[in-house]
Amino acid sequence: MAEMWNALRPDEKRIVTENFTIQNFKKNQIIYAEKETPEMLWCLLKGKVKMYKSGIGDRVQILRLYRPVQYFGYRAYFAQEPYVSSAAAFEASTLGAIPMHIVDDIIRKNNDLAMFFIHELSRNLGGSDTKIVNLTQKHIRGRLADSLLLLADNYGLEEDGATIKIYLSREDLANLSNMTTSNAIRTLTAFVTEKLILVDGRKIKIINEPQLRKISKFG
Amino acid sequence: MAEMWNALRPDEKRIVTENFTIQNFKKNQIIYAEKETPEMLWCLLKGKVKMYKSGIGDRVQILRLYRPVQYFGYRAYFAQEPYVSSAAAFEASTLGAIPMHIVDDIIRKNNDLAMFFIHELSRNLGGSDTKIVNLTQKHIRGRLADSLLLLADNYGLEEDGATIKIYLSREDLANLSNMTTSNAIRTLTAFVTEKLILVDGRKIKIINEPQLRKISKFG
DNA sequence: GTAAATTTGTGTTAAATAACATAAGAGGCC
DNA sequence: GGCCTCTTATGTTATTTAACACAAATTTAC
Repeated sequence: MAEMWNALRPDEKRIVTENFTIQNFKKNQIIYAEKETPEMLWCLLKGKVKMYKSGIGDRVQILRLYRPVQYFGYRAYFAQEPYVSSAAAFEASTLGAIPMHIVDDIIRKNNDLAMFFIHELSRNLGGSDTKIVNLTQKHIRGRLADSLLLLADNYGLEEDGATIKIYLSREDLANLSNMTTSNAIRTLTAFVTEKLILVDGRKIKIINEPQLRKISKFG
Repeated sequence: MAEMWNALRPDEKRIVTENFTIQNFKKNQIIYAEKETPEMLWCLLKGKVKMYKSGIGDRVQILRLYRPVQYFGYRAYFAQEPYVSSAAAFEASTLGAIPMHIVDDIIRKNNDLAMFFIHELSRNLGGSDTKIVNLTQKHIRGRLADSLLLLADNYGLEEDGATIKIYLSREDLANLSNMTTSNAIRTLTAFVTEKLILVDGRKIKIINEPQLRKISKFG
């Protein structure tokens, strides 16, 4: 993702630096919300961020996870439509913001930057299409296994090489996996009983990854 | 979508024309398949095309629909990965194909073309994110109503201003709506009983669109 | 044009998941 | 430190949807 910065020419780097503002967000603070007009390109410098969408009733689906240094918030601007999802900090986070019109100006003159966004959008779209099938066709166990592996992939593991480096409520885990909180809790307990994971409060340790992958794969 | 052609300069139009090949596809013929390497930009000139993904067991999810003149098949190339979905003709169709490396060459010199793809990808990604929530959170009736409205939107209506301009099997309708064929048939029957639609074989006539929208909206 | 194959339609049963209820535990706040 | 709120845990029931079975209708292939 730092490829974005590398795509810039010296004068463009100057413009970006001059228009870059840093903002701190508290745990659970909203960065932007559905239906708002997209104006900023956000750059996560420190912390963890979720992009999510509210659906029917009080249900929420977490769509994407961000870690430092990743960029987000640009899709709706490019689509010329209001945000269809919201973004919030999982934990206390530091973000940089650049006005999208500045980014737009640079893109129109710098093809490497355009290619950067084409590449990012293409990868995200492939991921979103795959997510559709995973969330609609897999059973609860498969979906939860998916989420645990995704979290490990995205945020990495502690020094023990097993504990997932994120502190997540059961509700967030449920919203990531398209299930109720009760079912996330129950299924997590089942995984503990089957010795696939160890749970200590919100800390989750993967102790049988191959089996977790098998559950993820076959539903 | 013709904006793509308009984004090209005269010399680029010549290059595209010289590298453009026309191909005919029969009903249900596969244009490209999951896991293949993306090499062509496809342009649907005549007919109807579905993009779909195979999931668990024999289940299939239709992800996007194409009509003339729309372009597809480029996402995986830009993401530098094999196709994660397949494309096939709903009915006898005519397509144009341009090697992606030609498109790539032009993009790197023509920012308007780059912006065209950024815009298309951004719109598709927003649609895909919305689809995730619709398919996972709505009930069967809401999902089927969604699909009927989507089909009408995408392919238009016959001269009567009500009959959807596509001839689709119940199985395709089910695969679009994330449900079994039995449930698509049953729910369609329910909609007929409720006088929301009229069905004559594979022809579907929408006779109470407001109510269909209401069902789509609330689940 | 006709037989075979596929699709449609419907009933019945089984499985998966949500909804609800409630208690225990943990964490934040003054 | 203790009270209050939110989160976690677990049991029970209700709802939704899939799975299966089979007959009738339609389409396809030769």
